This record gives sequence, C-alpha cells and structure tokens, in this order.
Amino acid sequence: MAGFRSELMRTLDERGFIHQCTDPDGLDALALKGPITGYIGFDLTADSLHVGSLYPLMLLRILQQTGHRPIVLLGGGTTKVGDPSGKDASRQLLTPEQINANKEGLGSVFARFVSFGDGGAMMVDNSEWLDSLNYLQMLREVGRHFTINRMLTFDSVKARLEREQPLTFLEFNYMILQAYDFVELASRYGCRLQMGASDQWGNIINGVELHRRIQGDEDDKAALFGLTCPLLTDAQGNKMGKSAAGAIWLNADKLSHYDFWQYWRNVDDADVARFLRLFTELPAEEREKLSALSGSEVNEAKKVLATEITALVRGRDAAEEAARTAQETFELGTSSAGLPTVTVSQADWDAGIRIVDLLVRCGLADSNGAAKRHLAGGAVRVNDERVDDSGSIYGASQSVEGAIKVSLGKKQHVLVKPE
RNA sequence: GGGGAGUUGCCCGAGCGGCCAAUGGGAACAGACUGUAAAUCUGUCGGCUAACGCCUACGCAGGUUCGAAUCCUGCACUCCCCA
Repeated sequence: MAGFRSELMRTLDERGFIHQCTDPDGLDALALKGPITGYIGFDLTADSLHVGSLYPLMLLRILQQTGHRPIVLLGGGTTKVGDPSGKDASRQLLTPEQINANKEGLGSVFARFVSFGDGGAMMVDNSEWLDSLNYLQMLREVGRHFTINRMLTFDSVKARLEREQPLTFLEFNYMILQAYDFVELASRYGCRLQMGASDQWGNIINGVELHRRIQGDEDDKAALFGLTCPLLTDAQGNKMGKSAAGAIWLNADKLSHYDFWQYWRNVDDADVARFLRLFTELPAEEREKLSALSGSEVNEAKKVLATEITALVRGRDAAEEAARTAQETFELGTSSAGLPTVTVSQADWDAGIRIVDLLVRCGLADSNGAAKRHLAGGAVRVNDERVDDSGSIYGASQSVEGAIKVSLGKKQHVLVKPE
C-alpha cells in the first residue's frame, strides 16, 4: 500500500488511518486528478458523539485539508432502522422526536473538524430521501441487486446468527439503506468515496457494489470507493469511549473540558505515540520527539496530547484552562477554581451537609451505601484531609476561598460552592 | 402447527426447596506500589439504616409449601429440530 502519490492517501497512510480500502491505487489516482467528494454517515443514536468518533471525524478533516470536499451525512432516516453492526442485541427503537433532538445535539461538533459553506463541507440528512421511499419501488430497483445468500455472510448478520441472538427484518434492511445512501449521494453530489470505521466495512462495500450493479459493469470510470479506519481501541484492545464518569462525550454540555482533558492525560503509555499521530496536528518532528520519551517523561507527552486534542474538540482556551486546572490540582496540590463544581443551596451551605450526602451530590458515589463504603475504604478527602467518619458535616465553616474540595481517590475532585 | 432447550445482578455464568442479595470469572471503583501509566497485591461491588434489621431482586402472572431463583400452571420472548 506504500507509495501513494496523492496527498490525501499519503497523509492517511502515514498517520495510520487506513484499515481497508476497496481500491487504494484507484483512489490514489482519483485524488490526484482533482477534488473528490467523500462522506461519512453518523447515526443519530445519542445527543452527542463520543471519543470513538474522533477517528472518522479526523478522516473528514484530512479529506478537506488535502483539498477535497467532505459531506457529513446525518442518519435521520437510517436511525429509524438501527444499525446492527457491532451490536449483539437490538437497540430500542428511537422515536422521531428523540432522533430530532439528537440531531440538534450532534450538529454542532462537525464545524470543529471541517469548515462548511461556500464550496466547503456539506451536511445532509438521509431522511431527505429515505423517508419518502416507496416500498415496492425500492424492492424492485434496489432489492433485486441484493441476494440473501450474500447478505448472510456479512459480519453484522453473521455475528447475530452465531450468537443465537435475534436479528429483526428491520435491522436486516439497514445495510440496504446505507448502500442506497451512497448511490444517492453519488448521483446528487458526485460523491465517490465513503469512509467510516472498520465496523462499517460491510455496509460500505454494499454501497460500492450496488452502484456498480445499477450502473452496469462497463462504466468503470464512475466506480465508487470505500475506505475504513480502525476502530478506536486502547492498548489492551478495548473499545474506547467510556470511563468511570460515563462516556467521554465530545459535547461540552455533557462532559467538562477538564474531564475531557483528564481522559487523555490518563491514557496508557503504550497509546501515546499512536494518539499523537492520529489526533494531533503537531509538526512531525515534535511529535516524534514526544513519542520517543520513556519512563516518567511520558507524562510530558501525555499533557501535550491532552491539550492538543482538547484544543481541537473544545477550543484552545478550554484546553489551556483544563491544563492549568490539572497542574494546580496534581502538581501544586492546591485547590483549583477550574475543577468541576457542584452548587448547593445557601441554607445547606450554612448548615453543613453530611459527607455521605455530599459525595452523592457531587456524583462521586451512586448511593449513600456506596459513599459509606468509600469512606470506610479511606478513599475520601475533603480539602485534602482524609475523612472516614460518615457522620462528618461540611459546609461554610470549612470553606477555603468560598468552596470546599471533595475528593474521591487521587483523581476525582469536585468543588462545592453555595449557589 | 408439532417437538426440544432456554430467560439469573453491568457482562459471562453457577445455583435445582431452607445455610441465597445469590459461587466463580471479567469489567468497574478504591487502597498499596508508581509516573495522574502498566503490571502486581488487597479491599469493595442491589437499596435504605448509626445499628438490629427492613425492602427490592433471579423473564411476567398466579399457585403449591411453614418456606421458592429453585416445584406446578398460564403468558411473553429467544434458540434449535420437524412440518
């Protein structure tokens, strides 16, 4: 796969974005000839993307940076069906209202990765054409190009069958709709390339094949291309995106800048070089310098990694603020105003709150029982003093600079203030 | 339509009338060690309670029994085989 001549393919290759490609040389040649339009679909299953989507988002970004045109396809239509890929059970069906709400939430991140408008990136919603499909017409025009024999061989289907989990006919149709999307985008916008994470490979090649069947084999010049990046996994091979506090959301209203920064600050040593290459845009030599660090020096690389990714997703100011908060908290051992903050009513603040309730309100414990166990286990500190008496009360009289710092373990800190 | 197997806590999976809030593993959280890393060792891991204890839980609904996750009946869902 080496020896690409186009900037697009060279960049993707060098930075580790290519997992599979339907025709790498053909795509390379096409990219060399002129701007390509390429897309990635995002289903509207949540009101924010999480770090797992960084990989595909970077694909779109690199596509645009190397002179091509990205399309963000929102799956307003396909989400009504639900992609079975990579899931061993059906998801609960989302209502149109939920899907719409999710669309609102998702829409905002894309502008951080690509620039829209005026010949730039486009955003379209596949409900534009999927919602009004006519069933019989669809079966005759599209369905006849799919054989059940072949559909049963795709991983998304096979996995369910092998695990003896049900796969509904609804979900079984997902790959057909995604294939249809690609063909539709090709005819509407001249879109020639679909990208996605590796779990989308089956869905993507279905689009490529559907297009070829509809066009007829002879018209090779119009072939569509598919390209996938690896799934985002950590050094242990686990899918990434979850932490103690929940998913690592890209949207700031779902996860604070500081927590987002901390997530990257705490990655496994073995992942640092790879993530620097994938998700930061530092000059190559600086990246290599950081990647070469070993032992405790890796911490310096992790700080840069955290700051750069946070800057990309949340903005430079947010990233630097988060870095400062972390430095004050971990390196200077002081209470930092930038820590996640929980407010309590003035009355509670004046009277004081039992430590057990405080832990629950801060989100550091799920229940009073859990809070007590943490206390008994010696994991709780208030203003950096260990607390093990579940009867202790904290409030205004313990405040330092108008707040008290509640900590669980070494890494989880929350400031409590009166409202 | 007929026959067989199954549904247990975040996941996998034991339990087959009392000693079951339920063995074990994984995940997760905390402690020790470290570098806010990994590995390792230790602890915790349904809810309420200061505590005795109480409540909710083994697909759903009933029943048998002093007592059921465990037995019976019906229902729902899944898988497999036959038509």
